[in-house]
Amino acid sequence: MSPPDRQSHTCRRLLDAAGEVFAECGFRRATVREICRRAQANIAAVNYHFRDKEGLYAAVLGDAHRTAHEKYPVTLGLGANPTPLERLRAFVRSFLLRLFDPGRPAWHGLLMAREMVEPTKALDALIEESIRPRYDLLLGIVRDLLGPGTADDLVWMCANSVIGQCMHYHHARHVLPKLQRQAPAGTADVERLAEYIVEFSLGGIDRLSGSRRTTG
Amino acid sequence: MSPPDRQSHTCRRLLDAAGEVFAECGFRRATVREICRRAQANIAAVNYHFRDKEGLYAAVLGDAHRTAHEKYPVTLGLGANPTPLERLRAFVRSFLLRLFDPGRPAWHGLLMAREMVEPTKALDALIEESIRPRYDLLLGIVRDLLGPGTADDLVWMCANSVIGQCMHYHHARHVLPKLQRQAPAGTADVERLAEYIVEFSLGGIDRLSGSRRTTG
Amino acid sequence: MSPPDRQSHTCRRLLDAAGEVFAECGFRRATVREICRRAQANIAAVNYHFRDKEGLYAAVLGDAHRTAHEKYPVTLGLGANPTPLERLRAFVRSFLLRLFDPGRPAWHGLLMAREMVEPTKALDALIEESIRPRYDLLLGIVRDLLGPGTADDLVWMCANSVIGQCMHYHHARHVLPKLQRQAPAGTADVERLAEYIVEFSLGGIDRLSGSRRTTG
Amino acid sequence: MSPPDRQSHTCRRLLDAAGEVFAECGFRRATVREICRRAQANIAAVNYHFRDKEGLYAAVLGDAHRTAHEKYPVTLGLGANPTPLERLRAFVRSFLLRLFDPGRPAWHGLLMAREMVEPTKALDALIEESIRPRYDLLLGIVRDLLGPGTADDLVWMCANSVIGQCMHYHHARHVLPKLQRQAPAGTADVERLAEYIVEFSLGGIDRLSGSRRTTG
DNA sequence: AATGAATGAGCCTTCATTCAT
DNA sequence: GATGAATGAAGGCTCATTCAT
Repeated sequence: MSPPDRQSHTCRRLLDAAGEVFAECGFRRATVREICRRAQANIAAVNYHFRDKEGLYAAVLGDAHRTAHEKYPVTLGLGANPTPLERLRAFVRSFLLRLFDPGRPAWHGLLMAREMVEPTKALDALIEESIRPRYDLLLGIVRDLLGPGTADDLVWMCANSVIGQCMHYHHARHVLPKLQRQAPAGTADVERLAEYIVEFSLGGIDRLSGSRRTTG
Repeated sequence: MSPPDRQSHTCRRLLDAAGEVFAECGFRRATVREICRRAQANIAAVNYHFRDKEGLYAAVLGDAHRTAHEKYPVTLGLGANPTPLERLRAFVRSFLLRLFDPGRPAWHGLLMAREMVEPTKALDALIEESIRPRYDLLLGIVRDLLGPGTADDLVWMCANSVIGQCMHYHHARHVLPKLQRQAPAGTADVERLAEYIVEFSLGGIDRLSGSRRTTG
Repeated sequence: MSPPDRQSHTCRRLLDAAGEVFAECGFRRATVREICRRAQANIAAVNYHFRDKEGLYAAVLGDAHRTAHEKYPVTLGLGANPTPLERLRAFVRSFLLRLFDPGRPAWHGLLMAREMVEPTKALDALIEESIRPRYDLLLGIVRDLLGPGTADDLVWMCANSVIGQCMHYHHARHVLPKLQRQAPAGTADVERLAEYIVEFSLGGIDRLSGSRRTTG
Repeated sequence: MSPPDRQSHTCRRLLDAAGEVFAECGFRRATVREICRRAQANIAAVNYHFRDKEGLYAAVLGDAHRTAHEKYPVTLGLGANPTPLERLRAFVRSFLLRLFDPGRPAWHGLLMAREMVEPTKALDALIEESIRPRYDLLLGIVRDLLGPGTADDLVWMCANSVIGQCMHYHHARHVLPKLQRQAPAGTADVERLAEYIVEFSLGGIDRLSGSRRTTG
């Protein structure tokens, strides 16, 4: 009876199942049938609750956005007045955790990654709501690391390098284990991966900036 | 309305058209009908010449591999006894050029990128034939830059960082222009992009290696 | 956005909206959803109040019948002891007015016309309640015009000719404007149309009857 | 083997079955499944041969047009230099025969009638190809009967009256038998119906024209 | 060597209806 | 008296594939 903690309704189960399937298969390959099967819902439930397959997708995106914000806030364990280095470390850690979280409602990172590679109609909204804020946050961090007066282009490219390193471990997740027969390091130990990417990036940023401020 | 080169064998036209379509849409979204339409071939031609859609895809991959080797040899314009730095620069340049080559039969880079993100049954063969050699090449370069005795894990991670930076400009190609309203830098000026990624990577490698040999 | 007359009973709003939609689209093409949308009623309201779509349709037909009788009584403005000619004129006028009345609850003519072309289960009831009385009325008029002792067949056929002429302007309403590029006469000026059909019919009846009574 | 008299191909059977179903149910209510069932064809055959349900409908319309022209030429049994009266008689006869022909490929009349009442996207093409020529033919006949110098409006309305009388026996085909319990005349005896409609129309035209030329 | 015809599985969507509240 | 949620049947369409020539 109570609205907040109601037992799982079809609408909710649909959202969860759809997130799972969309993250696995992408928008096109995902089928409404499979989503409804997993949600134990009727085939017409999608149409009733979300009008469309597209409508369901948009709803999943929005829901995942909210969930991700609760679970991985932008200030991930940062104290007051954090240094740029601390902020970079927090950014990379939360970025990777979002991508490799094996927990149930963690589609957001996966969906965003898919949307970047193969956009749908929902991309524009997703950019403004989720992607741009994160990007702007990173741009600020990088700018602080590079020092005042750095050209926008350079800031931009350094941010891309940070993001690119992180996403590579996601995009190439199927290939890396096959290339690297010895030890499946990387995707397993996210914390170690984060530390390494931060170090590599600091080196890159350091070299591209005029001074050596970030080294210490 | 007259066929462009109808006299060339159907098999050849099919290969070209398929490469185009597969690179544009990926394996799943690409349709046999569209490929045959562009190749001005019969709808059954694919099954006749290549058994099925998968067979055509494998053939395209092999064909693209050979073409790419002719167009972008591993020793991309390097003289004798090139330094590790020169080899890194050559690697990054050729990697980016392969991804952004607007020329006609330049599917190879695009197909490899797609295969990494969304593998098909052809992945294993592609890895052994095309991906691993390139990766090993890069691993060698990075190892030389890091210095002798560097742990394999570290070499591996640095290589991933280099690759990840390059691929990001491809994977995020639909998003970057929308995020970066000011100047569409990056994909346009490949040479500048390459130089920058090399510098950033040298900084990262430098910081992660014990010595400072690569700095000078 | 405020409901027009939400306080009026759902049942009543449903009847009005359904008449509108049924007249526009016919029974099959009309959807319960659209009717409920226009009536600002719940999707299940139709089944609740009228058992099913068919029940609603029957109710609309009955309601329209009563409304039509109030608005267009059989003795349409006729004085006492009208001549057959006057009665024919009144019949044709009221028939056309019913078909082309742009007023809100004027579905009756349109619904009858639809039912003639594409009958539903409600046809039999509609015939006995609405159609046959009008037809009998017309048969009586035509019989008086043809003169006593005229064969039933002939009376019957003349009545059909009168009705057919009238309905043609309704049935062909989508085609006539496209055929007749010059002037969209006809549907606009109902009065003129009625006069003309009466004259044409008098000529036809006159020719088929033995005498010339109706000419003067 | 021989192209002209080939045994019934799927394409042909589809056309026949579709004509039957479209004439029975109209475009919307007709289902591709039912058409394919009657044609003993696969459900995808419609898509292959005609692209669309719409494409099939257009093809049926075109096919029916050709068939009707062969079976019921405009000059239906007319000698040289026929009088206007003879031409009117021929027009009405062929019009009714087209509507009531129980033969197999006689959908044309029925489809045109449906299209007039409930148009589809194919209407415009149908008007120019089939409807307008017939209408113009009738206009010419009526003009000759009315005499030179008759106003276009009058000619037009008289033509509508002729057409309307004919079509009424088709449109009201489900109602007439129920209204007229005694004898199901009309649809059965087309020849008698035609004669009667011609007579009635001559009377109407005669009355509306100034002179009495057509009477004799 | 190559083709037009035909197939069947599967997709998304729409619809009238019913159920529990 | 009235509702939101959920249902199952059915519809049109697309796809890779196969068959007979």
